[in-house]
Amino acid sequence: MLKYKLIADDIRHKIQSGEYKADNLLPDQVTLAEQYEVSRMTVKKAIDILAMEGLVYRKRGMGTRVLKNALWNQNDSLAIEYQGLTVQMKHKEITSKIIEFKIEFPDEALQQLLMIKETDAVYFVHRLRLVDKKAYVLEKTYFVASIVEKLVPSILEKSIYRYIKEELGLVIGGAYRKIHADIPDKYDIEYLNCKKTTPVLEVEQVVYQQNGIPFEYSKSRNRFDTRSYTISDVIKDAYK
Amino acid sequence: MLKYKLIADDIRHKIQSGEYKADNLLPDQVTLAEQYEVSRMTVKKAIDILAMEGLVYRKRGMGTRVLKNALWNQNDSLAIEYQGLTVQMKHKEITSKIIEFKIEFPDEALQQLLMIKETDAVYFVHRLRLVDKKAYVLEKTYFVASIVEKLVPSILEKSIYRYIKEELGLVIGGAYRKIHADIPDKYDIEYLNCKKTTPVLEVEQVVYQQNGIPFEYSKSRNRFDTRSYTISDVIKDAYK
DNA sequence: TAGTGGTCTAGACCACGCA
DNA sequence: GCGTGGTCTAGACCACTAA
Repeated sequence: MLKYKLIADDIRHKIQSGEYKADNLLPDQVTLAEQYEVSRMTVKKAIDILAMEGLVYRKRGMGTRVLKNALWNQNDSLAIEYQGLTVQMKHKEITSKIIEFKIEFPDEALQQLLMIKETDAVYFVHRLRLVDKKAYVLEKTYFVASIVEKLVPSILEKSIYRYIKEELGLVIGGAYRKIHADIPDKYDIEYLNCKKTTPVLEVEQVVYQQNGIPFEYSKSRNRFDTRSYTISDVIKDAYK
Repeated sequence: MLKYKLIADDIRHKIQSGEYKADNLLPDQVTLAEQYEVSRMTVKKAIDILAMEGLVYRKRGMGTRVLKNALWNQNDSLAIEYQGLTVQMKHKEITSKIIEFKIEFPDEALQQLLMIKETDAVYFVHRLRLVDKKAYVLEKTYFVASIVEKLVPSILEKSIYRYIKEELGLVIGGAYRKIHADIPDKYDIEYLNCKKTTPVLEVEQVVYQQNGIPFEYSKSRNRFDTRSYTISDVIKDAYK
């Protein structure tokens, strides 16, 4: 394992366990370097990670201070979004009803979003996801067929993301998302128990791999009272 | 100026101008180090920045490649949210109508969100923001009075964020946001021209300083058809 | 002035992908 | 085996803060 990660993990642990208390100073970098028997650069790299996570705050001449809000910044809400419902809703029973599943060729808008040609086929999946047997979200997803190979209905009923990561070995690099409110369409009314006046929250996203190539475009729709979208972002002063 | 930032800026320029083309390799780190007459560590730090911005993708043994989507990742949508409407809507005329402005003591929920005591006063501001004289967003904002000092109505009519950053010298560290859809309330109907059935997009946020201390809690409400919220996030493989 | 974190160096070794 | 990027070192100098 990498030294700077081990050190970051160790310090993070000590913050969470209260050994380094909120609003107090961490030992200085020279001391930490001696403690862990590494060079000061390595200690700094470890503390860089903690700063990017929003756990500590540094200032020249002042030392490194544990932030008061170190605790409510731990949620990792950014990362969790990629793991799909199955992981987000641990300990709940997730099931899926497939409304439509087909292979087709992308229209112009989709070609742009997924950076593909009109001859590159895509899978289209329209699913209703249920949490503990109650309707939760409607998902329309387009996968690039040449990347997400051999998608079959039995996978769709379970966790697509588990398949993508574990079977296909795709590494996710990031996503671009757009969130808006909308008025319900006929599917929302039929499957999500919306009335004609019930607002809907829609999350639209393009997910791409670590090498920058997109593989998914999707739209997820929830009734307004069943979901919020949360974001915790830290401006990385060190890197801008 | 810092060397690694200058180098990052220079390479970013060359990507944007097309000197380093999408999907092509950058020169290797040793060569770049010679070109810029710095050590390899410094070059690597510059490339780290570009990788975090989603412009390039690196792999051991393979080199550093300019990403295809280098262009649509430039929007900086994360950062722009802190600058307030006045900066987001450049070249448009932003005005504000103050609906309510008072000083009060926080209830329990607000005390938790802003990490203050019940005896710490807060400013409450309820504004309608207009873009080119058309109603755009309703903002309810609570500022911690001990941090955002001397807030007076003449400031509220213009740009609060300009005041906070330039006059008070506050440095923003990050924000925690929650986005949801909602049904309109009486203010939405009165000021945003909503009907009783028009969905509303609400962005709720706590903004904190670089030292981790929050200074603002706010709720912004838009009619569903006037605003989307966009996010571009990159999983920073180097740092997790 | 002493002590802190930030930057930078010159060089070493390692892990990985490819021929 | 060669060339790539990733990690790590030991030490230097600088910028900032507080006493």
